Amino acid sequence: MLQLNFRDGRPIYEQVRDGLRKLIITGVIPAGDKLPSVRSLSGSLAINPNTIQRAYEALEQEGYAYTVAGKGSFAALPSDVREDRRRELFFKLDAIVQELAFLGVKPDELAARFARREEEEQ
Amino acid sequence: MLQLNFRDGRPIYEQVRDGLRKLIITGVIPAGDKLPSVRSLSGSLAINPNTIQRAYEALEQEGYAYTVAGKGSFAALPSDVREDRRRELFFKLDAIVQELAFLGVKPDELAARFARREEEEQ
DNA sequence: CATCTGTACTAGATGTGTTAATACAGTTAT
DNA sequence: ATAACTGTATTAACACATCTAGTACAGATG
Repeated sequence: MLQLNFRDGRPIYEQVRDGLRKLIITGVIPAGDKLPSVRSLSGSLAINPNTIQRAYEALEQEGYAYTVAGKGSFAALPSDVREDRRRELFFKLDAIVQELAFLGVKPDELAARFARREEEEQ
Repeated sequence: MLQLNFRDGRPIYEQVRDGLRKLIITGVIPAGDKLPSVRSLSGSLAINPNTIQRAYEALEQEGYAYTVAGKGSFAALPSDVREDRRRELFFKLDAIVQELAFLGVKPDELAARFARREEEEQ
């Protein structure tokens, strides 16, 4: 379900956070569904429960998950995602597009990239 | 010329690296121009020369700068940038677009964002 | 009641980032 | 040639984030 890379300097809790976020936005974990429990996920990934908890806290702060004490954590709806997250994404997007432009990538290529994405979603 | 943020957990050498890269891709530092020397930049930013050196090494590895021993470091041409960097950018771009799609952002909005960029460049 | 859930706290090991001081080799200008 | 600049390399030390480990508590569930 999730893949970790211990060599690559990125913190484990970030890898878990990003991995779960990706599972949510791709629909692998549908909105409202239960996320794996802290203990079960830490067991299957062979890491400390505290690290998972930290990833869940981050996801909750972003709005991608919500928690019910005693029941578990669940995937949230797109409308629950914090506005900060959208702004952050647009900010990063602009920086990337700007750099790609410097590298000679034409707007047509980018447009084609999104067109392809539209097809895949159908 | 460059702004550092000591609170925000990002390493200083990454901030210097990203800041210089941005100055290069925006044309503030034209291709071929000399970058500030390790010692002068470390002086004006009030940080250790080793930290600057680390940032320069990273930029050189990306292809955004090249070094002539005894002379200094210089901004490279877009064509010198490593292919790895392009792939990395496209990879990040796809992830961001995918997440924005999940958040309900229509392809039209993205297209409009690039159209705006085209206008600014003229 | 037993077992699951998330949460909180302390303590310690490890690695990264950063500073500091020093040194060496090549370039440039006087 | 001499002085002053350039990048590069090395070592030591410190601060801090990450991660692990162990333990504990409260709410939900069967």
